[in-house]
Amino acid sequence: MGAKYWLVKSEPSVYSISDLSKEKTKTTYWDGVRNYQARNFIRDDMKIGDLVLYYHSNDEPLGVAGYCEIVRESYPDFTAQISDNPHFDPKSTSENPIWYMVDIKLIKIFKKVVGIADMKENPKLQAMRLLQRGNRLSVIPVSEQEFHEILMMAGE
DNA sequence: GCCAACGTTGGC
DNA sequence: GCCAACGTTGGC
Repeated sequence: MGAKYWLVKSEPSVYSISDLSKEKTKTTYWDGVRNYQARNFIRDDMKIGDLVLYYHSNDEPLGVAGYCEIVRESYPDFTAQISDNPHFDPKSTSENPIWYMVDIKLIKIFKKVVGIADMKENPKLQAMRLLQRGNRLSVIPVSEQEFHEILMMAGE
């Protein structure tokens, strides 16, 4: 059985949760993942209805800004085959696309971002992979308890 | 801006 | 198959 809860990272300067909220259907394709471990989660384990924490990295305030739902399961990330796309990968072909994406739909923007410093101080979140030293994965499985704890911290 | 951690690449 | 060099991530 795969995970049902996830966390994805995005740099707000590239694509923020408020950008997502401005989409007509509040839905976007989650493109640009170019790491095999993260790709495997996307391709093999993310299922429709799974819930996804939306984490803002590399910009203040650092933390979980809201959450989404997976509304389409994995399909080839076509941006890998567009030569002037920042995520272009010449090894990706129609026959062997290598990289995959899912569609996510915004459910909720938190009134206040759940900050990484507060998360680190929460004993219930000590095992979160996001908080481990050297962590760089942009797609991370989250336990049900961790997911609900973060919603609590957000006042949801 | 700094730098530690990590993944990937490429020479051998 | 090893490993040094390099590029990227991302918190501080």
